[in-house]
Amino acid sequence: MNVKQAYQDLLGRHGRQGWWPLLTRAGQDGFDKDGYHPGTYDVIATEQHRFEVYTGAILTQNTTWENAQKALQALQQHHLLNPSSLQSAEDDRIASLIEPAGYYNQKTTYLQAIADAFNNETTPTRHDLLTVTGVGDETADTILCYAHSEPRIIADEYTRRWLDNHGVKRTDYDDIQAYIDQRFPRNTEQRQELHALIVTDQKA
DNA sequence: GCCCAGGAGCATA
DNA sequence: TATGCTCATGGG
Repeated sequence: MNVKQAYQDLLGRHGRQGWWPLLTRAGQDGFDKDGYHPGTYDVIATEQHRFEVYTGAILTQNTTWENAQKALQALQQHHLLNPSSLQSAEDDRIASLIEPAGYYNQKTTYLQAIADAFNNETTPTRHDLLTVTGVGDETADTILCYAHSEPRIIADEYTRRWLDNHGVKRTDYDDIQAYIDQRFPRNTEQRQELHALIVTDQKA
């Protein structure tokens, strides 16, 4: 499979997606009302924005972004969208705020774990992230790619389906990731776009 | 009523 | 190592 060509095809049909969406930047220069930045390439540089990616990555697990966004907005409105406030907040309070995203008790535990582990001064290794409760392969790669601008391939279910549609049969996460990694430029901007385009395309 | 959505942890064998 | 079960709301 010609992965680069398939990527160009997706880009031509859907246009730039501008992930990761940041609600704390929605409406600002280059960001639309939902926080996407399709016209510009954004490198996360502040603690607030980086932690919002971490939080969003947990909240969107097995849920639509629309519902995860409701939970994010609730946390933001109650000034809990930062590590220290989240750590000191009561479980029940967090759970009730993120309720629209589903699995709210589990995700409360996950958010507290990620808040404990979060350190804006250093980029964690993939192994470090995987030791945090609630962070699996996909969430770890999502965080490294979007919050820390590392050129990582995210090999989720949509990606597996995308390869399958192109005749490439892979089921194991690491196999899917390796297949694309060997055939696509090691470029963060393009790898962020690739994942966004695959998700957009599979939903269309 | 059913199934899926921008998954992961844990128990069991 | 590999399945199976659990977590839970919201929309089609």
